[in-house]
Amino acid sequence: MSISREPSPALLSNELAWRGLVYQTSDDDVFKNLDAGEVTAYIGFDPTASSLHVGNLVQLIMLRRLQLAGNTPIVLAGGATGMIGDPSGKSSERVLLSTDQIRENVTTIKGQLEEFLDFSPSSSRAILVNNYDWLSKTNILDFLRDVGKYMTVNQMIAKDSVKSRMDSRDQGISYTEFSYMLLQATDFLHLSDNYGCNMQLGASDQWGNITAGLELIRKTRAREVFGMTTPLLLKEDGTKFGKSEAGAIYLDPKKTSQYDFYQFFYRSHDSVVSNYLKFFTFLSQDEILDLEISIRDAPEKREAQRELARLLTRFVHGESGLELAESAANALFSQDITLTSKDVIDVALAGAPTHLIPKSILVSGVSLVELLAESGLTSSRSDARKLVQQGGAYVNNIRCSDVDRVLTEADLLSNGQILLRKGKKDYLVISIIE
RNA sequence: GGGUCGGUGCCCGAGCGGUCAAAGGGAGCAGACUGUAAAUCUGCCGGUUACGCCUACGUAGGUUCGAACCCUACCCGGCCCA
Repeated sequence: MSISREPSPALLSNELAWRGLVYQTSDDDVFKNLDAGEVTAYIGFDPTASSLHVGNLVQLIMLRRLQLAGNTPIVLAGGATGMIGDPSGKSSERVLLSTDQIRENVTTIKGQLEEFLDFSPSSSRAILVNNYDWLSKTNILDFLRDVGKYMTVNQMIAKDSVKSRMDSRDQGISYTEFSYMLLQATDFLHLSDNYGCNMQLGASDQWGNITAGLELIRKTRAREVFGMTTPLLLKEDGTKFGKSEAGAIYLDPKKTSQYDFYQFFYRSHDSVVSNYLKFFTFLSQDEILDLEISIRDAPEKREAQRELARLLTRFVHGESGLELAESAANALFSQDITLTSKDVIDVALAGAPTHLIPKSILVSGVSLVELLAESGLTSSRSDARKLVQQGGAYVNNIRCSDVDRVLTEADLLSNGQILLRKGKKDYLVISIIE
């Protein structure tokens, strides 16, 4: 995976600093080791969904940064920890995923993890592991003697993840989730023993779990290891990053189309774009500075947002994915689609969200309300009806506020599709199948 | 196991026999403004064959002309006790 530009040879520690990627570290030696390329760092990803999402991207790219500076990255798929549930950052107990589900998720997630790091032979070749491989073999008596004995409940309940749940008026925490940090500590120990792993990274909500591992290794091995966290990425409104109104933004194009992925970043608020550029891209400090100036002086051009969306879409979906996303966006947001020639529309809309309907339905005529609801653009007919009444429905970019409007073949664009739109920016292409 | 408090719409949270599809807030959706922004203002915000009907206040029953509100059992959660 090539990313826009390779980083300058400047010190990694400096770079992490100006990007604002360092939230806390266990020791200042962390930086010395990173700069020397002597670190083998790991980050864990639990298979809570069938795809990684943009929130995981910061961490993956973080590992990539370390790797480019000569350090060795380890990505860990949490086949075992995913069965337990990390209470960190969660205000309530979670429903356990089925083991089948987890197994499936691990498979796809492992595939994704492999895409973003360099696994080709070299001194800093990336390593991919699954903690199910060792945690599933640990028996409970050994675990309690070898791990449990070194952790006091006193310090465990002092961790934020546990404390917040104990202080909660109506939420407790199960013993299962309470134990999570011990499993993560065991992972760290295992990786330290078997792969020479000497650092664990994560978002700041992982600090408690990371320090549990540091503690365990310090007590059981005469070895120094480190921990470091990145700031938890927040959205403009202070809520957790990575969820759009519709749900999480996944890396799997089957779950989140290239178009939606691109749009997610393109719509970033002015106040956070700069941070996103620092966190997600490999642009230099100067390049980002230029974009910051652009945001300030010509925000309506959205140059920073465009650059962010382009770089990330290309990073995750490749050049072809970017083309799909961008040509669709250009076509949809540049009016006059009715005048555009057939061939141009065809290409442009290839990456736009699409809904298929049989031709017969159009011959007899479909009510707009019905089509809006069935295509999923609105959640129900009532919703569609309200949308039309409020003037938020558009057919081929022309507002339609007639609740009784019926669509027929006469509404087809020159390329044989119909363009529906909800509000200002929610497009859907209706395609006909014979 | 005992005691106690509680389970309300996407979330928080009022309601405690009729006037409750259920206050208020948040989220969300749409309109105006705009930059595919923010803020602000306005409307909407269970479904539907649409001024009617259906489904909803943990689950199942019961009392009542009538229940989210009363009773019974059960399920789930918090706290305390064992």
